[in-house]
Amino acid sequence: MSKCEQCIVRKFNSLTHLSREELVKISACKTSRTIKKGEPLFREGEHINGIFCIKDGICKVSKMSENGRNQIVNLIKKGDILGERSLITQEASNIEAIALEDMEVCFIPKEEIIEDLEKNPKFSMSVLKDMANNLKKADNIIVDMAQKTVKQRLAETLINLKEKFDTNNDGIINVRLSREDIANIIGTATESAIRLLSDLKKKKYIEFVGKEIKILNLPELEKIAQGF
Amino acid sequence: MSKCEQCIVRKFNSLTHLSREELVKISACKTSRTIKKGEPLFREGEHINGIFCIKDGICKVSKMSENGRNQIVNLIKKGDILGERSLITQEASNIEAIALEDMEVCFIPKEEIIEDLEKNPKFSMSVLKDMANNLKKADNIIVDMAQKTVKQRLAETLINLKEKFDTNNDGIINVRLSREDIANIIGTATESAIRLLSDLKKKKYIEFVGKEIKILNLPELEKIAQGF
DNA sequence: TTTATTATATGATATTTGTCATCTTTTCAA
DNA sequence: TTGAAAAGATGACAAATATCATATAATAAA
Repeated sequence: MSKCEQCIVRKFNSLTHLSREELVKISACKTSRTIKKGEPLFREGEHINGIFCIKDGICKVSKMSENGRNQIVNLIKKGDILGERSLITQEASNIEAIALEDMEVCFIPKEEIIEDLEKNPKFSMSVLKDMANNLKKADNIIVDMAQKTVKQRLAETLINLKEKFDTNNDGIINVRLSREDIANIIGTATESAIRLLSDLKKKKYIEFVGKEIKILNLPELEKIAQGF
Repeated sequence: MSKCEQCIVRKFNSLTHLSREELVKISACKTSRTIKKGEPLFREGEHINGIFCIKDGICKVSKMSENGRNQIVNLIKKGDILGERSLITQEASNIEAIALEDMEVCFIPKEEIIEDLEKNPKFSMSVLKDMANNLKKADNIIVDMAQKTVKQRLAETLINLKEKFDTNNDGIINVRLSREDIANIIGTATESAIRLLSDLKKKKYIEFVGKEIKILNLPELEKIAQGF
């Protein structure tokens, strides 16, 4: 079992503010798991009694709407922490997390983290900061969902994916999403997402390379996202 | 100037976890303000170097979309805290807050609160809990915005308003919103909101009493919100 | 490999929602 | 109190989006 105090991944999240002793303690009680593509880290309704530290891979965090459609509310990648909210609320999770590629994750039990939150102000302030940022992002998404057209949201999503997951040497965005996933991010019917992606391809703003997407004309996408 | 340690309003928010000494200190550096209906507590782009504790009144928290339309992302009432996010991020506010009725608010400078956050784990855990709940709510709103129809969102908004602001003796919801405000909550054109409200009135699910709204048939509204 | 299943694609059409125009009602300030 | 301005209401129409049907391509399982 790998040791948290030697793990480079924690450098990318709030755990970096823990002391060596705190990390050693966490190391002793954490568990590691591999999750295959398509499998869940957790499902809606489950009690997640701890947080996941993502060592490798990508997952989608989603929620069923009352209409019976799935909405992706977040994408989580290497270095991210997942499940901070479970630390604080007792309730069952209202979201599910499904691996989009094979993943390696560590699971740290709630009690351990809560103790650190209470004793280490640097750590708790960092978690607060994280949440504040996530709240800000959430507000922006609400505004986009409420006010922008599907076309705008698609363009914006492509730009965001590029920023979040970066591109490989060929300029291809480092994430594989099905058309359905993309539709579930922007909140539209799969057919609509497919149609609009085809339009962007026809206009040569984007290109499909296998399942992946390459942005050919970022300025035009930005214009679309802004409503021109 | 009123004293925080004697103020009943703090009982409703995280400030209730501060010690008597901490409250006395805050009392000494806080400022009180009254804000007239229609006036801003702060505007988009301003640096809010502290938090507002709402002693009385209601305000809307909103954001302009790139399309030039206003989206209300939250309604804040007596007992609520506004601006926690400014504590943690340095950036200018991306939202604005406008009073919907005359307000009385206290403003507590950032430095003071940050000190307490770092020194008082009960307080910081309470703020964390608050933010976690707000994040959960935000996710739910994202899903609703993305997946529900305008009609569903309107019905849900009416139900939420009733729960949040309660009703007076006549069953009238204790908040006065213009049609435009309602449209800006659900994320639609004012005309659409007006039309759908008229429909609900025709069906006798709601009633207008002056500017205020009375829910006559909650079960039917709930059905609509759920997509029936 | 062959077949079954799933994902992608596209047309036709229905529904929802936005926009523009116009009218009425309410509000508020002179 | 009156008149201008804002808010509310409604019709006509346009645009955006969902739904249903069907076809093809890609993928996984037997």
